[in-house]
Amino acid sequence: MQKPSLPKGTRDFGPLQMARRNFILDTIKDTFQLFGYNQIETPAMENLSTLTGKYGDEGDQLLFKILNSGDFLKNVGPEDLQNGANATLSKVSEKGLRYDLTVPFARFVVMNRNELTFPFKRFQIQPVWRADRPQKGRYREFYQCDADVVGTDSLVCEAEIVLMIRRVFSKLNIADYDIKINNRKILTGISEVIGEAGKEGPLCVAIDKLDKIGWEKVQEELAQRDFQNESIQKLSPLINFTGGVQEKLDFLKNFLASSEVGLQGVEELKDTFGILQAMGEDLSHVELDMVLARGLSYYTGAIFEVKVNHVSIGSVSGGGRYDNLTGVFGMDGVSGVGFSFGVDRIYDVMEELNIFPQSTAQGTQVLLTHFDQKGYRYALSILTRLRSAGIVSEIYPDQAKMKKQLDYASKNQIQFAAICGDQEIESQTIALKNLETGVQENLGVEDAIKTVLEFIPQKG
RNA sequence: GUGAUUGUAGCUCAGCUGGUUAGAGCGCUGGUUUGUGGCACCAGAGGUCGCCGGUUCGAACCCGGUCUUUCACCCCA
Repeated sequence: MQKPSLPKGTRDFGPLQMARRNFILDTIKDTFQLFGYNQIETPAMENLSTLTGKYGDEGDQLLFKILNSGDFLKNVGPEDLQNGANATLSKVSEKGLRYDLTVPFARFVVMNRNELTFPFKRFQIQPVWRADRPQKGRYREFYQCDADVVGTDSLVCEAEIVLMIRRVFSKLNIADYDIKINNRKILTGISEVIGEAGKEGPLCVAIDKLDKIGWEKVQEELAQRDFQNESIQKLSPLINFTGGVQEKLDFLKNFLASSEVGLQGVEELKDTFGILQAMGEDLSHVELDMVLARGLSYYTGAIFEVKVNHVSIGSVSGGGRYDNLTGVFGMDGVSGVGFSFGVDRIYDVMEELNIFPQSTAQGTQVLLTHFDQKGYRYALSILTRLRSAGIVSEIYPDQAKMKKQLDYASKNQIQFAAICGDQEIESQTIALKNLETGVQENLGVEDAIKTVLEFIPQKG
């Protein structure tokens, strides 16, 4: 006999966890639907050629590859093995597990371009897999909840992303969080005005760490990446600037005055905020983070990231606009914007904050219990009537002592026990016992149903 | 991929510088109570000390490897 175990970085979800996860998942799904997104699903596995090269070298490393079926070594010769893992890989594996939902979505759009009506709004809630080392808030299998719009560059989409995030967090009762927003064009502009045009990539990587390692270290890293000291110093007014959204916009207008792209980014942000105002919305929780970069290189416009404050979990949601997502699959000119909720991280955040609602579990309301075979038969006849009345009910399936049956009810947080014995059969009643209060009364089945149904709304 | 860290009963953890039959709390099973849960009391079951190897008269404890856990880096939700 072997001890069973799970692959590294994967987890089981028990009933309580699932109730809580569904609470989060349902909230997100409900929100996506309210904003007009349609659900799709794609396969867990994709052709490796669809996945590789989309996430950079690092990303390729983190892809789970699936060994070919049958004799996966049949195409491999000794010379392949000598050429190393990479040379051999393509001969033993042609499929992989999806790494995110965005690339499969791009593939989906390209393959279905003739069927889809653009702009196309889709959401997708499915697990993804990454072969990196698990740590806090990081798993090898986790869910993403993506919503994307493709085929429009309207900034309404950006504004609505803010609204969806706020709706979800409000429903989940998460109050202290920031929606950090920036624009890739602003970052490009910054690289231009400090005299390091074209080096926005390294700039982003370094500047993104500002929160974590501080301005001093960022300067060191920039210097290492061949940024002129003079250029680095030009960043400091930006780093040191403090103010609200409006002040920051004004500052950027000034700071980026010589960069056409940069100013365009500022305009886009301004317009996005303008749309929110036109919808009668405010900018609560919105923070313009002028140095927010995010890793993914395909973002070209707005960038989002959501951080819950005072918890040890990293960002719980992120996204942005990409001008040419489908280009790699041969379909140019499709602009899109999307974002994703990380359910597993939101779960961790809510657990850390201890803000899950008490009764997320909507379990059995009535357990039918019985003393003997006769009572059991009687209970069976009542079970159907309870269920017809819409009451979640079950019968204790075995002959067992009443103690054990009631214990089962208590442990499963079942509100009522309906006890069936000789006396009850005699009087055609059941002994309905409220297990929370201990109050018990003999009622006809119809009266018992009424009592239970009256009780349910109170529970909420 | 780099550097640390963890593993003892179902769960949370004790277990001294290596030395008899490895302990506790909670949980579980049964009983006190053969028509009534929670509370109390009593009794009981349950461990190849992650796995493999080494050192030793002797290893839960020391050493090596491996897997796992957690954490940081890289990167990311």
